[in-house]
Amino acid sequence: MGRTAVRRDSKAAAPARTGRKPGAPRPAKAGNINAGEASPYHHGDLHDALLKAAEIVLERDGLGGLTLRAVAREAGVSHAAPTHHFGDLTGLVSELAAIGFRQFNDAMAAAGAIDAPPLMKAMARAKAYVAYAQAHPGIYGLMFRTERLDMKRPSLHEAAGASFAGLASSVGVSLQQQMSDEALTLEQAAGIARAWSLVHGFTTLLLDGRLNDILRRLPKGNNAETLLDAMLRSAVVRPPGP
Amino acid sequence: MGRTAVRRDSKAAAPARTGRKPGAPRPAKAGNINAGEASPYHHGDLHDALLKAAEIVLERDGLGGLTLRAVAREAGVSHAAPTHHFGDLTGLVSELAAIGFRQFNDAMAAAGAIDAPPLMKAMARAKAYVAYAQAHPGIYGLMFRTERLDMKRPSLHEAAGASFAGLASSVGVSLQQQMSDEALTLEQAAGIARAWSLVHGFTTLLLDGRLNDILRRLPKGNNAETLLDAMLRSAVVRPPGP
DNA sequence: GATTTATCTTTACAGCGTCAAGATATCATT
DNA sequence: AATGATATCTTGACGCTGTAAAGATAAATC
Repeated sequence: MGRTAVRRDSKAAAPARTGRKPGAPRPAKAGNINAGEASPYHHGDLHDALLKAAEIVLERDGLGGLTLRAVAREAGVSHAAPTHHFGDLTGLVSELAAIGFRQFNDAMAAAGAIDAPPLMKAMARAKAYVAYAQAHPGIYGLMFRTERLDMKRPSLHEAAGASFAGLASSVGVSLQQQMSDEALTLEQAAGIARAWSLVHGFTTLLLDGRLNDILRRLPKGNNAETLLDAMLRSAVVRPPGP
Repeated sequence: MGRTAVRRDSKAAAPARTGRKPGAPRPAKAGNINAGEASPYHHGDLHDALLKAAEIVLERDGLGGLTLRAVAREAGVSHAAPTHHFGDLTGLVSELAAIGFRQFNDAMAAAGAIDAPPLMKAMARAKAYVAYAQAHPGIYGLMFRTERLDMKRPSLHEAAGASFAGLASSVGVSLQQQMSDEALTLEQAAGIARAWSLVHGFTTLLLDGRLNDILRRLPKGNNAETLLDAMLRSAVVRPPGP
């Protein structure tokens, strides 16, 4: 893993949130002569600061660069500081994914709030889905990188569950059916799986660059968005005709 | 990365594929008549041996366990031996992914060789797609873990390209159209994207355990396969009716 | 004000990828 | 066949990583 080192571990890095010089003794607690400098201990809100730093590192250096130490550097604290707040790397990554799911849920809710016929609403949701992933590729990748997540973490479990519930209910609306919280008919399940697979598959293929060949061969004036539009149109399930 | 160590680095580990004792001399290349014991150098076919070892490690320990050193241990060679054959970890991983694509292409070709109406053929291909991923989850995951691959490697580029070409042509058959090697109409592109997104999305969601909730709530007697069947049936595009 | 607790730093260790240098087998040339 | 060149593999080293343990300091509690 040492091949893409962005920064050294020790001093001379990460100006830190406080602007303090890394090597120098930290100004003491409130009351110390020096002006606005605060103490080295008790950051005050290190939990959130680490998550924000993690998001920065993720979008800047990608998944491979998202390490506990890099996050600590970004936040200007010692490399072991995150441990106390998140336990381990999986913990931090899972909390970040949970944030992603909440952001995602908000975006989807906003997209579904428009006043339009069900079919238009469904397309608006699908576009919002892809748009979120394109706007936050790092986080979206994390949200589905199961091997690095701990789905048992309450915050992540809840946020991911809410996301799924939103999807299911929107498919239910589209099918003009009320879905139970427990049992599903095979057709209902197929509808959910179909909608999710289609949009999630398109998103991951797009983010992974796997659609580049197709996009390049498209008629002039088209792009990923118009391709998505065309795909969704062709994917519309027409009710079995007479 | 040190938290899930499966084995130590040095001796006294990894019986290795040959069963040779780590310190002892190594069975020689083909032709050596002796009970198998020969010199430590010049394995004879280390390139392939490393790839086979990598596949074993991947399926046994997952993506996180797939390291150069672990592969070297599994193959019974020194930790730096793989470097000469693959350059770096990305190189080895890319070659493994290329093997996966070739296996995958064979499986898809076999599924498409049946004599059946186009619609049945398309469903058979889709099922073969998911079946391959379920049979080789580690490799399938690798094939789409773009950040760990070097798509410019000839072997990988070619194998992945062939895979895409096969998909495109099978969609072309399904649309009863001949596709050019270069230009695509928007409808053709949408057809390819739709088929690929649907089956790839389903596969990744399934492998990631994201469909567990749905599967659990299915009527008795159903499973991932029957869900896939139902999804594909509902996804069939009927030509625009009168 | 003293003690306990929470928060953060320092130190240490093993595994990782990878580079460099050394050792050995095979190949090529004569 | 002998010798030099080259390919293959080992050993050792470096800095990176996660994380455990112990020390230091601020805040909270009594």
